[in-house]
Amino acid sequence: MSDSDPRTSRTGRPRSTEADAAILEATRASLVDLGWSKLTMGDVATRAGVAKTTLYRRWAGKNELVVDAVAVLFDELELPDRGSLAADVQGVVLQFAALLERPETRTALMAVVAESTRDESLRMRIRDSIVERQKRLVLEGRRRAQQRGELPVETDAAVANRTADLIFDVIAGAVVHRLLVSAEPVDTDWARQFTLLLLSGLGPGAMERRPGS
Amino acid sequence: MSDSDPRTSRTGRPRSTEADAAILEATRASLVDLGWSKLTMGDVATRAGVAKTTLYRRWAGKNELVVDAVAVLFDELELPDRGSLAADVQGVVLQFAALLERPETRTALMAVVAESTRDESLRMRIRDSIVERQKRLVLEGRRRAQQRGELPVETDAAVANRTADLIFDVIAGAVVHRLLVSAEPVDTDWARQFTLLLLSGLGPGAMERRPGS
Amino acid sequence: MSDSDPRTSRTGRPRSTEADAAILEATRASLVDLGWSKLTMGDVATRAGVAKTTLYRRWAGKNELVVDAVAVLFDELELPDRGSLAADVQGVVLQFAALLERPETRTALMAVVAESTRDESLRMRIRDSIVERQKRLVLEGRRRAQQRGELPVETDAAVANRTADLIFDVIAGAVVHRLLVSAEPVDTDWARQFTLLLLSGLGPGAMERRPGS
Amino acid sequence: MSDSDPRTSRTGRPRSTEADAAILEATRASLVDLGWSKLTMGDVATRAGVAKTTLYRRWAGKNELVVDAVAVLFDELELPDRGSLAADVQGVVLQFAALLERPETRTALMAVVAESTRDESLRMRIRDSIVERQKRLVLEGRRRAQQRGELPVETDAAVANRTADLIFDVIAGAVVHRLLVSAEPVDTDWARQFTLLLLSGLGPGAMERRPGS
DNA sequence: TTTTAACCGAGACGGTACGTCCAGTCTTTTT
DNA sequence: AAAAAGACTGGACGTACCGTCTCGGTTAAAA
Repeated sequence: MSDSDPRTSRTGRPRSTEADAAILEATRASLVDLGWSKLTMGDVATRAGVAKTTLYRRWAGKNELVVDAVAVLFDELELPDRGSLAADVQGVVLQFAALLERPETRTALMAVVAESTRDESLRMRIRDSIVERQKRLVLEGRRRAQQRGELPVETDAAVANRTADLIFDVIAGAVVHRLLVSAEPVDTDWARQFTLLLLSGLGPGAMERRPGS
Repeated sequence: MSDSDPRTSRTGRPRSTEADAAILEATRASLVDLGWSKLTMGDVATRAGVAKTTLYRRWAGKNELVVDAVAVLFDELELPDRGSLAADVQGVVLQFAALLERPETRTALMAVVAESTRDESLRMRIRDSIVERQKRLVLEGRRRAQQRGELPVETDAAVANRTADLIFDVIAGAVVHRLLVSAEPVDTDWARQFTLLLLSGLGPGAMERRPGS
Repeated sequence: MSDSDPRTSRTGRPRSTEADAAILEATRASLVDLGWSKLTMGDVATRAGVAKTTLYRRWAGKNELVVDAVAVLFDELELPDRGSLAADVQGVVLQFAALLERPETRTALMAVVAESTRDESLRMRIRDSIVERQKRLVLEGRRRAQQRGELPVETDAAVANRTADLIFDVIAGAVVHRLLVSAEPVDTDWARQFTLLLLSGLGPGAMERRPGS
Repeated sequence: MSDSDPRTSRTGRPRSTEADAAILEATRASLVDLGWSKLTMGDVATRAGVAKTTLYRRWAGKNELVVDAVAVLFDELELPDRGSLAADVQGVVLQFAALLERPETRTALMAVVAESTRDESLRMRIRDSIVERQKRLVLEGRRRAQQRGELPVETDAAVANRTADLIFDVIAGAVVHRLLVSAEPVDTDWARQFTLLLLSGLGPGAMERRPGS
């Protein structure tokens, strides 16, 4: 995760391996206490028991540090097999919502996204560290649904990828928008309703075609 | 829009009405040039030909100012009648995407949303000034679809409202996530594919059931 | 005292005569509470129950206002006849010291003097309002001493004036310096010692020539 | 001179020793150009080629900074041996007057004295940095006069000290008052007249007893 | 009695400086 | 060579007053 690698350096004091973990942990703690805009590099350094210099030696700035600190949290997301596509979708929606309600992700995700609109490398870092990594959930869900016969097997890989991206944006986007922009809760009811919409669509009779889980 | 209302105060020099407009315009210009994080109150004041004090007399801070400056841009969104629900959805998606690609909204929206996670009053301001105001698009689209017979008339107002909120979160969320988080373009193809998903759902055979517009 | 005279203006609402007194009183009160550097025009206006505009209509600024507010206090100084030149000097020294220990004069006098070093008109105002007015004490004291035969009658008016100025500077300067610069108290002992020095001088045997009061 | 002492701190970047000198020099320059009341910390910082933060790290504020900047100028005062007590006194009076006519001392001294009336620590700083340091002139002058036999040797140290303080207040006070309060020049004539008064006193026949130097 | 003109309060205005905070860098000593 | 400590430049922050400028309204002499 850290930027520069202590690659071939053979001499000198080696980098503290504990420091990295302590810094990321301190960053998350600071996010919880202060939120993105009040978080400072100095505060993180103090919490981590580390000099500010050490932070800058490993991360280019606040944005990069926070992305790394938060990215790992998204790896907690899992997709336990609940037996049907609808149940799986509903489950991941609620999991994702729970993650976004934690204070460290709540404020951090939108903030770094905002910064990334003016910083290409940050945008790539977010894409690599967070977005792409979590597409696994969509792929896994589809694989299971296909095994169950709930979805047809897509043969064209390009189409399959495009569809996976679309579904990811729809699910993640809806949850993020509901929680952070509309500022309304994502509860079981909403998750069920959303799942129904996602699977059956809005079209005529669609909502009735597949009676709620 | 401005914060404190000199409403009943009858005495004293009245606030300059021109200043408000000049400040909001300057804020948008500064957003274009500098982006959210580099925008400063001093710069806005200078651009508006106004003292910094005047800004703080009317807005509590950067966040509130930017929400007001940006909110008006969302009112530009329209829903021209394109003859079918699918065409209307696709049209509004592209319009919304175009709005979010303007530099002043691109960076500002996510940033104030990030700040709002720690500021209840800011969250309300965003909801009132932006979110609620644009739900009109969903309501209008549904009304037309019902007139056309594309959608059944929902008799239960509560259900109807809940569904409208859901659809708004799905549409807006998907576009925002695609553009700002995934950092991929929203072009006609994507809009068509998304509309298809929204109307027909993901279920078995759904994507084939209603061949793309 | 006020700056601009409503000179030949015959019509229009006349200036409130009560306001002047209220403002000067408020100025002294503010000096006591806040001291020179913390005193603000706004605070004085509020205390006086008057608009800031009214202050600026009558005085050019803080300096002029404070000089006028403080000058009147110096008029309280008197020279009761104590029977001898030494007693008279000692009396006026103690009186002057008491005046300079009042918080409103303590801070104000030095401050306006400091400002006057860069402001010719202020310097004149101080000289007219304070310095020249109090020379009466020296003149009166000398007149009495001459009547008592303690001092010879000076026939040359120019020399007499020059000497009076000198004595005034020495007495006032010593008290001011002792109190405000050296920051030591002016008590009866010091006054007696100073009087002895002033009357007998430092020269050989001088201090013994006129044994203490 | 600087406020906080990084005394025992052994680690970290040490304070720039050049900065101190540059700041004090810049302070004097700013005093000359702008005077006390127009002098700003920002301007001093700019002139010194230093960040404002650095000023505040070393001095508590404008007052403390100016006292330190001006104090060193008083060390320039000397007491060349002119052969007699009267000549020595007259010499030091003229030297002191010349110092007080320099623009940087003229405005600064009175201003900090004014501020010191509300600030105990500033009062101490002035006393230590300026007043006590210059009493050396009185002590040296008396020593010489005693060697010459112009003054008796005082055996009681307490009395000697008290007298020295008195003389210092009288000389410094008279010059300050003449120059800054009365706003009259201190020229050779005035100095001679003052010296005569100081040495011979005001008493009957005193002024004639010791005809002017 | 009606002008009429200067007054009054309130408070917004463009400015300037404040003293603080943080970003990111640099310079020491210590490990 | 990396680490901890902490001073450094630079710049924005939000506040406080400055002195000025509208306002709506009042007050007394002049017409």
